[in-house]
Amino acid sequence: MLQVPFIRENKADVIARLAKRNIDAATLIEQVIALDEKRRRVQAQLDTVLAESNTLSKAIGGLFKSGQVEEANALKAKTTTLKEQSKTLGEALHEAGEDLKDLLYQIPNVPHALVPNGTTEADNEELFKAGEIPKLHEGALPHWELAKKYDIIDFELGNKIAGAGFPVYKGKGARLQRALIAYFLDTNTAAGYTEYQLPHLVNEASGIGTGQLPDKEGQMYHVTEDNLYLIPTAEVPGTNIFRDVILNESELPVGITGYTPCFRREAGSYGAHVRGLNRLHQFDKVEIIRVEHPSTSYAALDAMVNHVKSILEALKLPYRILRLCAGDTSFASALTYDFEIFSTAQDRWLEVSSISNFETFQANRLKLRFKNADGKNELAHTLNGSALALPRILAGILENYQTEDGIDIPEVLREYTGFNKIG
RNA sequence: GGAGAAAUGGCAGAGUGGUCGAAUGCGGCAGUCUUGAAAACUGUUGAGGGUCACACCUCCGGGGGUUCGAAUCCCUCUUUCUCCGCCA
Repeated sequence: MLQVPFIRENKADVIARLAKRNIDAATLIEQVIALDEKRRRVQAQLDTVLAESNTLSKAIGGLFKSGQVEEANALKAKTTTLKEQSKTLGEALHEAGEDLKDLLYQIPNVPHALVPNGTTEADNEELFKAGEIPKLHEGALPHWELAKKYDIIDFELGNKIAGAGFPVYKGKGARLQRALIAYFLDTNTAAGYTEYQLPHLVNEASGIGTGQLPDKEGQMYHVTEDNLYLIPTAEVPGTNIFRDVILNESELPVGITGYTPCFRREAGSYGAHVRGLNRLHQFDKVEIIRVEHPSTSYAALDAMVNHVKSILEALKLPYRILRLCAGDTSFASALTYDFEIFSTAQDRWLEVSSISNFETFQANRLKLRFKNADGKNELAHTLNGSALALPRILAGILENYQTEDGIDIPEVLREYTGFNKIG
């Protein structure tokens, strides 16, 4: 959520930057400013009435104490009007505040200057590419065929138990999953992130805090009976650790990592690009989250990118880094880098990580602040990224590491899997 | 699931209708003292709105009510604790 004073002071700039996202926010921004003015006006009126009412109450108290009952009752009569006024004004203030919040919830974050123009993923900017694209043998298979051939992932069984998009990993497939999770967590903690185990369901306030609610609840599974949501990413419980928190400046930066399953309700389309592990309702992911001083958040973003780079290099998967265009950058993000690995057997790039700086957008909703050098409370910056999402990494390993007689396990994972080959 | 108790500032903990944004202690910060530190002493120390700055207003778990006036009384929701039951 953008800050109202920021909108007020940078109106033209905000509109121009939001235009990059292909939205015409002019009306919305004007409404915000008008509503905020109204809110402050009503607040001032209410304050005056309340001040008067407070004064009278004190006077009445004094009169009763000194036994001047008649005078006290005379003053009491005066408070009736004030009470009515304060009630009306109070309601108006509440309403203006709610309306303002509704508007603010509709406005996405303003993109950073580096964000390229564009509307779809085709407009994303490729920044970096590394790794060798392996030459596969004749008859190389996509991962869903490999999964069947070596009996390591059972999609049909998942269909039976839960539904489409809930695969069952078995045997060496399950072990490889566990190995990847452990490897990612170890790598992240070695880089200074503190490991957390987080709830997989969150309440409404948490959903609002990180920007999934309101309006985007369709993407989450909702347990209506208890009004809880299954997390779509560890970002939600992880970042909400810091909801309503005021940190000391010396406590920054904060870095945490956590593994969670992720649940996404969004009905994927059908066809080859969502086959197998490409798009799921439940998948595993290891997330990294940072809380930063505003002056260091972009350096932190770069550090996160370099960290993920090093993991993909250790796994020896060919990858590229994209800077997302405005149209593809998520609602709350100011700047996002995506990592994609190349799947040779599918002959396409697969997104495996998305790293974003939200600046103060989430912090403003979360009320996540730190006490700055002047002793003032200031919104912190939040960032997060996948390090890493499992299914497509698994797909990439299966497809790129396949040989005629099995699937080799990347060197760095062998101490975690306990085997060097599947098949 | 049943019965009871409770929710106050960073923490502990007073406050049961009137000058209470809230005693006191601890902690934090600043200063005095000290070569430095500790101890001791002094001062300071919640958040939000509002203002050029004051003033002023709001907040004692959330929401609603009673009253001229609510941290204090009532209703409701949430959470926590104790006991019992069940249970990985």
